[in-house]
Amino acid sequence: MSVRNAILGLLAQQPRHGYELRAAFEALVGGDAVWDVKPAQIYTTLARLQEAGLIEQDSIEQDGGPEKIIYSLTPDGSRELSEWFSAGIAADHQRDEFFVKLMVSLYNDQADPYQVIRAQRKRLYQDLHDLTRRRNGIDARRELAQIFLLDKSIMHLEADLRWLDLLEARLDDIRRQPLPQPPVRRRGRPKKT
Amino acid sequence: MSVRNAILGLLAQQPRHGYELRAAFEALVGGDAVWDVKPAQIYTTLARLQEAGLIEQDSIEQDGGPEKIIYSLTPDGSRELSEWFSAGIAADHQRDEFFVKLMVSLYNDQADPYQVIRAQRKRLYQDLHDLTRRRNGIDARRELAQIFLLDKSIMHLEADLRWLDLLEARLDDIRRQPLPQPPVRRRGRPKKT
DNA sequence: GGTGCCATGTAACGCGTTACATGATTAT
DNA sequence: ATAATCATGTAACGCGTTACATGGCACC
Repeated sequence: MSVRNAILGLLAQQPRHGYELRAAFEALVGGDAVWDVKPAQIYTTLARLQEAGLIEQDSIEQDGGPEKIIYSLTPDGSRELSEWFSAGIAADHQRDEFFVKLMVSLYNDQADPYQVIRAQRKRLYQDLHDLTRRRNGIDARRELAQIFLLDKSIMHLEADLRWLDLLEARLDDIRRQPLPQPPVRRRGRPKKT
Repeated sequence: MSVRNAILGLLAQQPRHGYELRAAFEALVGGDAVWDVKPAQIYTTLARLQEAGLIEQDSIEQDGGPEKIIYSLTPDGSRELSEWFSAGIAADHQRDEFFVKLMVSLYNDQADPYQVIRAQRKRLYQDLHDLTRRRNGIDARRELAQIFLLDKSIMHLEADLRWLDLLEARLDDIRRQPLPQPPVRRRGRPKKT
């Protein structure tokens, strides 16, 4: 939903056309190195927003070059934007690929969970090192977006590293007794066997 | 890619059919309350994996009930699984919806970034409270997956809360001087205006 | 006979991706 | 010329979602 809502926000500033929205979005998040939005996403999203009645085609400019289809917010779009601003955003725990990998490795003799954890730790340390170096080379006053993102990434990497340590400790604890089979939960009345 | 790779891992344990895979996956990650995989995803993913040659239809069982299409790993699938185990997984920074919201709110007079931060902090505190309560009510030896996930979520929530504090500090710092316009980076040779 | 599992899917959509296509303008 | 930007899209796919559909069997 990020791009969709960001487009609403950018159109609230002023009406714009697709190409301009793309540039504005990338400027907002810190450049195309940080977040390279593909034109396809911009234009398909614009089509969906228009379909939903949140934006409308305002006018078509043509100053020598190709046509520019200018979009602007509708009242419905403005309402949607306000709701977005006032609501908190749910952190997406759960859908974590490393977690899935770890669980799969626990019940798979092809894999060693400790090895899986070590591989992940190694990668996280590399990432942490890269990010820290990058943050130190940035002017905090001019590259706002990038600093914000780097702050966040670094804090999350540190949290992940602490989590890996905790995981190992919990595994050590549990490995002294046999690994429990994951209980298959039934949804309703069990069938008699 | 989580579900896709988990299916490979589960089929490495033993050949299974779609319905069984769904149950096994949910058991692995801690139950359907944690991660409710829709049948549609299982079956479409199986079709794609078969198309890619990573799994194959093994046999069709029928013990009184409906047909069960049993899938098993191919050598290619086994290779893919091994690679998955040995590679680290990139943390997905950047595509963060709250970050986008914050940046949009900075350049939007309809919204107050401090308000946006406060709304987010409130939500994160609620989530943290809920998760902590849930973790305390779980037997760490029997509900492995849930404990792992709760640990991770809690650590990330704490990291997010610290990030929000840092954000406010950085904003205070910068607000003493006018907000810089986000620089629109050109990709190549600029057009002469 | 109803509820709910067991087991299989299809259809359509949202968000995001890569790849492709078109045509004009501008700088070297 | 040619490269690169300006500006618009389409097609097809991956992952994930909701909604719908079909049937048999078990339990009360």
